[in-house]
Amino acid sequence: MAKEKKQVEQITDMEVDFAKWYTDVCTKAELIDYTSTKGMFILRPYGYAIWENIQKELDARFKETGHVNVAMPMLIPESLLQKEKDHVEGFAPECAWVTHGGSEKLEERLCVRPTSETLFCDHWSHIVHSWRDLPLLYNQWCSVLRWEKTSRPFLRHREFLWQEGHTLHATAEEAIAETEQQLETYADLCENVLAMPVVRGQKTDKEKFAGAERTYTIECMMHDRKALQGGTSHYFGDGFAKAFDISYTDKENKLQAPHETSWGLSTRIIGGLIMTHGDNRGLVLPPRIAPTQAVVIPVAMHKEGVLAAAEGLYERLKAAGIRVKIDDSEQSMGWKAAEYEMKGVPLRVEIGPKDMEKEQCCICRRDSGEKVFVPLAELETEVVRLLDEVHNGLYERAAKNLADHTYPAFSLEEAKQIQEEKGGFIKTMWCGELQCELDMKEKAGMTSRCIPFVQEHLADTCPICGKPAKHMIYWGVAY
RNA sequence: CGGGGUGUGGCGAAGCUUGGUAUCGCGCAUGGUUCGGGUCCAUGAGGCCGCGGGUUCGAAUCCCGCCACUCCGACCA
Repeated sequence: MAKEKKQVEQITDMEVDFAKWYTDVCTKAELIDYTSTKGMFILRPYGYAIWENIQKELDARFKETGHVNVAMPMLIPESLLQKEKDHVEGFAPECAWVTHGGSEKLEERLCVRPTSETLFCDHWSHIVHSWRDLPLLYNQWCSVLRWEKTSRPFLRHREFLWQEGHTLHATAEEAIAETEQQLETYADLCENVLAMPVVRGQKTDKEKFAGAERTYTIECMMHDRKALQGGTSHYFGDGFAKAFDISYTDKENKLQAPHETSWGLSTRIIGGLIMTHGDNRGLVLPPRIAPTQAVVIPVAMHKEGVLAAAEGLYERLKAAGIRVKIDDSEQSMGWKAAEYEMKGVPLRVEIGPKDMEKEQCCICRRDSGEKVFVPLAELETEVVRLLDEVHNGLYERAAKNLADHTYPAFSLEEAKQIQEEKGGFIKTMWCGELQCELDMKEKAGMTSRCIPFVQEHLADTCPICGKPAKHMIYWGVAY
């Protein structure tokens, strides 16, 4: 099967080398390119189009819930960054600094934003006076810079695109509700748009965001059973407000400190998408985010009428609101088939002379490889139906991977053994002590992923120290 | 940041041990051919051999330094 071999030799099999497979997909599906600066990546048009679709979905959801977009500066004066102690300690090691303007040294150096809490707080300290000013529900789409030591396409860039929401509320209850609502928005995006099942939960104190009182997370499981944090949402209490002198006068004319949240989701989720759905033929894109949902390919294009028939299908699908492309290039049928498989296009719509006689076309699904013949009269309805089926199929497959590789464990040794032999999420009870997290990291190589919202009672005691258990917790090896 | 690997036209590689300015496949361009799963043939274009320094009459090749990518750790939402 020389031809069969040739189709897959461009991409390393994931069973052979998952990391190589991943970078092969990123570069060969034309999502990303490397640059001459370490850790800085180019999102090529096809990769950026995925981000644009994620933006579109998320932005609509944010606006539905009353959020507005703003644009903050890229540079943060050092003095501003240092106002909140925990925050600066968390981020200082990975800040990049602007020290010169032109040839002149700056009076105070400026940090290229690693995140913008301090900028929002400084701004709010100027504009917030009354309870009538609250809540403030802000979001910005931007890039941030963190001087990471190691980098990988999508998963860890030094500069990456994201959105960061920042909100300010009169009460703790309201702020916490906001934090939970936004986490649910991320979960909705993952499950209903990206076809990625998630585990919703809370981070331990060790793993929470620098300066946060609470951090919520959605945790995803990749095809290699490693964990990826898909999005996070933080409740800050009034710590930042106090550090930055944000206060408002309440209805009783008393001065109060407002409560703050922030939440973010980045292009990292695209890495998650790739590692959740991809296969040995390349990228597999969930239909609701795919830049191209269907590609029309004329077969035996030189034959009379074929091209016109294909163009007809293209126009009909376009009119039906499908993101559709037609490939009338001179490449052979086999080349085109392999190409669009590698690029993860959910449906391939083929039409040739034999189909034309029978008034049908052939539709091939990327997720399963299954081919169906569809009467031309039913084109639009079938494409819409198949796109939904592909979404559901991808979700179910990923959900099965998550369910099949989440294991309870009742001792550190057992947890370690399961992780080494099978990978995935290990769930255990936990006493709540940092020391047990450190032990798990040292002895089993795992970090806590989250304390899931949906709890189970597996035992009465922490399997690491034997003290009474407070929660069930998920462990894993994370990206 | 520590340890390993890699760096040669766009991509993948050979050449390096035993120095003499470069080879192959894919891709690309043109023409023809083929077209229901990566057609075939011909002709052609394209390379400061990662960067900098050293040794030498002469360096892709030997020596030193640096950079990038990559894997494993540490670190990191």
